Amino acid sequence: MNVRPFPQSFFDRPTLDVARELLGARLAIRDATGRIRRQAIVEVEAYDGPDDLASHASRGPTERNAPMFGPPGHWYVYLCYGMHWMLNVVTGPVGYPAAVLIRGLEDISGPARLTRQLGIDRRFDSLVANRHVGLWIEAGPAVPDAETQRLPRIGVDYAGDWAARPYRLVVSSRTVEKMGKKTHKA
DNA sequence: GGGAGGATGGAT
DNA sequence: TCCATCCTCCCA
Repeated sequence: MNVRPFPQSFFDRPTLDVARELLGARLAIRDATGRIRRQAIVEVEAYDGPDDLASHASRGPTERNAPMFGPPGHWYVYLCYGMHWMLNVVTGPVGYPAAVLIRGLEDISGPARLTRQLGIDRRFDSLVANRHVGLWIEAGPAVPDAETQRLPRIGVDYAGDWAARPYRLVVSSRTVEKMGKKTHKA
């Protein structure tokens, strides 16, 4: 296969730009037997900078959110509600806290379900997204704007004006269905 | 050392 | 609508 993982430079750009291009890209994970599983990303959320009140980074750096302040193209994985692992990829330059939360794959809806199904947890936190660590992102067929929607983020009602910003990007359900068909036929 | 709240999901 | 379940952060 001629598809290579996105390089770190791909993630060293404005968070919303990266988020948009992650729609249709492939999340790839290699299990213990060496088998690689690839699935299209269909839902993401952008968390952008120190002023974003919905972001963990809005109250400054802590031990937990340190990866958000680090280099782009690294994973930020944290536990939510004491039981759910959330998978984010860091964007933008060192010192600028931003990341994209991966919320859904073509046949797994929900950020907690996808990490559970793929066995993603704290082990990946702060690691770079590449083949060496066994979890990375590859390019996929581009998704046209007409097949996407921009919506408010989930569960951030406390974030004031930031709660309403359309930082949640999704592939329309019709297009996701088509992706599923392709996968099952293949 | 304690307590409040949280980037959820599944059952009721 | 409720609740499982626990980490993180802030305050004392």
